[in-house]
Amino acid sequence: MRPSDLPEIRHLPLFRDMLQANFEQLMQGAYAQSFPEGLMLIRQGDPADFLHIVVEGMVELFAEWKGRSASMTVVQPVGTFILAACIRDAPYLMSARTLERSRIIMIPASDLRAVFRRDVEFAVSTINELATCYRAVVRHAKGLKLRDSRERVAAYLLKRAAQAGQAEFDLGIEKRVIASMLGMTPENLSRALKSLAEDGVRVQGQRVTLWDRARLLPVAQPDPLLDGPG
Amino acid sequence: MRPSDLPEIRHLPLFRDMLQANFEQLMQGAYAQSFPEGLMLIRQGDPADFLHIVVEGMVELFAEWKGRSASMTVVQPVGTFILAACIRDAPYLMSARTLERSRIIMIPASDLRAVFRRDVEFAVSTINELATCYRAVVRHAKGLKLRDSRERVAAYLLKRAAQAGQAEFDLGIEKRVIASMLGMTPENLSRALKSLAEDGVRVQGQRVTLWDRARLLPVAQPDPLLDGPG
DNA sequence: ACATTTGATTGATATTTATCAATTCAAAGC
DNA sequence: GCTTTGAATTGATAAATATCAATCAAATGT
Repeated sequence: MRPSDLPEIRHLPLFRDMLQANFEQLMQGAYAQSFPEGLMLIRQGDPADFLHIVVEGMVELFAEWKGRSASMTVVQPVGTFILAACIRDAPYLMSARTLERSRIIMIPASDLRAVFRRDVEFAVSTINELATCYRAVVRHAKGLKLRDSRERVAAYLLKRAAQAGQAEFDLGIEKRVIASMLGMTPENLSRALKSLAEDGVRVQGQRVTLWDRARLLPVAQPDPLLDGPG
Repeated sequence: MRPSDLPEIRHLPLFRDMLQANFEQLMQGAYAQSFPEGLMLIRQGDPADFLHIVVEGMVELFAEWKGRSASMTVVQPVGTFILAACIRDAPYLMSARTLERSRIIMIPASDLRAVFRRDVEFAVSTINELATCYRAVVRHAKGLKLRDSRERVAAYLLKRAAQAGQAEFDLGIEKRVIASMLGMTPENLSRALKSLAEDGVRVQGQRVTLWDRARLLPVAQPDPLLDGPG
């Protein structure tokens, strides 16, 4: 593991408040590895042995059933994934693969479980992290049930623009992955984006410009209870 | 609060392992109340002040947006709801209403947050509870994305039969609520049930009989990663 | 027991979304 | 620079799902 990784990880909400000694112990048992693009990190159904942290690159979490596949989310640096499975000592519910060359830190699940029994602050951080993740999935499920695909696309674009802090931004993710995350086919996303042209959306390849936010807002009707805070 | 409530609550995974003194303190600050059918207990967006426990009756959690409404889940005795919002001290993501006359215990969120800082066992239980809830929603979202409505209905029926321990059981919930939970219209559910007749499903009002499980299985292809353990 | 209300079902239709096939486009490798 | 590959788009069609309206059934209250 690189020395520069430690402060970044330490700065995460999950590890921010724990005792230094315990943090060091967790990091002692952890190891880092680089993976090429398109590599399967985790296969759903496998036993959850490690908490994963993306320090570089990008990881797609997706689910499979009966030959079908659906993206659930994309994890970007610096972010953790599959905490819940580690805690429950249960099989992973989602598979994970790198979307680009990525560096991943892996912390043995048993270490985690041991440490939050000793360190209240870490326990509280874990509670907060899980509650946050839970709420994120609930919002996602709400979006799937309450909005149609065009509305989901509009909301997604507004969210990304807000994150970028600009009306113009790069998607940074393949459209077919975005489509799957939003619960639709690539063809449907393509058409949805085209039809949103009349609502102030301009798309050229990966580049998106929301040149008339006022027009797009009523389509998406963004709501913190669906799209998250901020 | 009735004296008979305490042992039931104490027996929940969330409260099972904590110190007796802390449990008593939580219960001291809690209060119980009975509500008639159809009453709004919680409105989404309101600040989360209380963890709710259903000791009698049935509560529907649902979400609203732009005049549309979608059921997320139904909570039955003895079960808790909206733990995550309490922990995050954030607005409720879901509304809640009674489906029948219900007795609810309410524990101030601030008490919860205070206690798990003092009681490691309660902290660990909270972590486990949240991880379990998180995984349940992930499975739900997976079902919405990977299965079509007919498959979701089939899987739901098989799950209910497994819970009942019998091939014949009562739904116990209005079909329109079930439909909304499964992400479909009542009409669509009605037709799906009808079409499942040829796959070993017999429905008469609230009564369901799966008289040919072997025929239904390939439709639903139940999977613990989608339908939960057990 | 009857009337009233509400939910469930059914049929007809519209809309949304997926699928399949063909083409265009863009990036990566040689 | 050219070729190759995979992604994105587009068009045509099919399938799934929603909507609307009418009827039927069941539960509730009087």
